[in-house]
Amino acid sequence: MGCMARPVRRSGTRQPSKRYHHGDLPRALLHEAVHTIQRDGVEALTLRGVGDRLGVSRTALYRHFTSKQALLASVASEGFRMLRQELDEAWTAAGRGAAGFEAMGRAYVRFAVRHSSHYRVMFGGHLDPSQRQAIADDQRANSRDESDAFGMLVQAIVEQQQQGIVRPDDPQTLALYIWSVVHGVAMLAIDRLLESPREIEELIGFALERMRTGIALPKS
Amino acid sequence: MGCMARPVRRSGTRQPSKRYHHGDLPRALLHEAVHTIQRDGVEALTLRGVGDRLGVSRTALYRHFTSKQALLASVASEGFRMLRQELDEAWTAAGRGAAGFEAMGRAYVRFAVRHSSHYRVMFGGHLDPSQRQAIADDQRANSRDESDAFGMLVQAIVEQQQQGIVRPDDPQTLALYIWSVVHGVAMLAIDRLLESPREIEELIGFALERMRTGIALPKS
DNA sequence: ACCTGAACACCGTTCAAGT
DNA sequence: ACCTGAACACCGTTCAAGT
Repeated sequence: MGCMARPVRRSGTRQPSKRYHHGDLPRALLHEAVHTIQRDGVEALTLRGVGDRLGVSRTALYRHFTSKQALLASVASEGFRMLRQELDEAWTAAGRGAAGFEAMGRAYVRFAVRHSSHYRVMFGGHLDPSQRQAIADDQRANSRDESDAFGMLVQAIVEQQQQGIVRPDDPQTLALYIWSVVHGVAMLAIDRLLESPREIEELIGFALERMRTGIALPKS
Repeated sequence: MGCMARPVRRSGTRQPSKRYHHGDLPRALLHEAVHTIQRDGVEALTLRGVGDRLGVSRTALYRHFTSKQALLASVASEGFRMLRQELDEAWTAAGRGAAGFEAMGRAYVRFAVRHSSHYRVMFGGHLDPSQRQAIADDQRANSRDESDAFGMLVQAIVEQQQQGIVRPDDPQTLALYIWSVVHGVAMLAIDRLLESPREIEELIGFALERMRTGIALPKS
């Protein structure tokens, strides 16, 4: 363990350190938790385990998280933030509209598959209602236009209604329906009911096509 | 504890007893497990707890189930059996066809809401793959036409394709899509993201309508 | 055949104590 | 300010022993 030159810190710019032992333990704990869940499942996550693997006492975690639940809530919160960002990027990169909407759908399922540990914690019912509410509030407060991932979906629908390519039903209800479809596909995918990536891509493609037909403005 | 007249048992007709202590402990354990999950969630299920509540030692369970996992697998298995039966009844009672299909969709979500503890165990990722496979095999073996709930759905689709009211896509893929929709709605409903029963009924109604439009045979 | 009680190796969490 | 070690009240599971 040689001693390394430490970068000067200006007040308030607290940059992340790569070393956890004396560095950014909260971030390291979060990363290790995600890694463990990804490898062995949520049930296998153990505070003693993450402590050991980080070379730290099994109670060190309590300096940064109030409980195991709080650690899981942080995983979920990080997941929602990443999901929103990836949906946003997909929507914008595809030039919004119908193409952007399809890109969002694909991005959603891809996120669930690639970050299945985050996704499981986000929607697996491991969080109690109060924590879930806290995360949702936090999410809206920290996004520039005060909307979370679901809010983004609603906005995308409204925009397409104005373009005359989506039927003029209640946007909230439409959003719930669409979320049901992609969430269902995502669950099928990450539960390994679907084997290959190709199989998943095929189903999401099919689902988005049928979904689009179902919500399209009927030709007058 | 007075002594009660016990009904005579003919061989092979082993009828369920209301008393667990000397009666049908496996069934009592299963019932108590479901009840506990329904009230406090899967994480709160504890072998010691069910033992206590049944007035039985905490290791008595091991005479009838190999492990806690096996107990959960039994809950799931019972759930799949009930689901298949309720879908079957809905489909038949509504006279099959398009009406029967809609009835199946509603029955599916209603099952998830009413038996949310079963549903959570069935699809919450609490079972490991080997047990899940065993349940699926058992399910097909014990149904008269060798099809589980998913198989029923496929059959219903094929029948509607023959009637010319559903587009001639691959029935398996169509079934996966439809399952995604109802599963997504069910998850939204039981996670209390939807408050009132009316709200749930409205969403499932809307979802089935949009889904039907999406999979209908296009007018030539 | 069915159930018990003690024992074992694990948990999350608290708290006084160390630096 | 941050971390540790012992302690506490819980787990699932095993196994010899009871009836």
